[in-house]
Amino acid sequence: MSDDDIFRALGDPTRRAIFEKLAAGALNASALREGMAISQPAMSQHLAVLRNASLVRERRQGRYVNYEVDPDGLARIAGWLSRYRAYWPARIEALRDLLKDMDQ
Amino acid sequence: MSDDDIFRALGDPTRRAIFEKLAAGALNASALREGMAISQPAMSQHLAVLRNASLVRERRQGRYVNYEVDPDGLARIAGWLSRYRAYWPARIEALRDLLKDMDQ
DNA sequence: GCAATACATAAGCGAAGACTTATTTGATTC
DNA sequence: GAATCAAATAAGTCTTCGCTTATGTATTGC
Repeated sequence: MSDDDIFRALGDPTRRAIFEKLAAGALNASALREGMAISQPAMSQHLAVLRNASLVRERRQGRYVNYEVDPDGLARIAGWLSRYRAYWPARIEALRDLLKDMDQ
Repeated sequence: MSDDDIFRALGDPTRRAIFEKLAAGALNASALREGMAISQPAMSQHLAVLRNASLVRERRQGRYVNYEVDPDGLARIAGWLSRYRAYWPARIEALRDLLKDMDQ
């Protein structure tokens, strides 16, 4: 797990889509594939990359492997982003709107 | 400019290094290269990718081109991250405090 | 134990991407 | 306007990466 792993993992649009799907709720690898024109090995490989970046973690349940968002990876992105907060005031309105959205 | 452009741009460690250097203060392309074992065209290409992702913007000054962090890209990352607020409540509080500070 | 199911790993292929050298464009100075 | 310097673009090479097919490893149920 490193910034490198994280950003490289998110650099692929398919992996971001997988992550976003997981963010809506934990799923096993097969369920994740539904509606996602992607082969079983490809999904497995993507999950391995996300796992290695601490963006996702697995919990084996019987013969299924349940995947869920790992907050560690997200926290790390937040940490990276916070280093540039000096530039946020320039976009304060956008941030304010963002927070408003989050409130409801 | 899209999430795709942004994450793809940050997916490369050299580009992140360039961005981080710029975050410490605006620099022209030549100055950026200092201490960075990277050719002039390579730097130019990296800057083009970062620019296209709205992570960086240029301002031509004479025959130099000054580069600086573009808050738009950062705001967009913040936006992406905010969609997963459910997984990092503590960080949201920090952001809220930050905005409160900035208000006065 | 054996068949079936869920997932992971191996090996190889093709496309994308990060570099290189060479050249071009734009701006300054004499 | 010729020489010089900063940066961008072009074209080609080599590496990385995301995919494929094939096979291996767990786990379940008969």
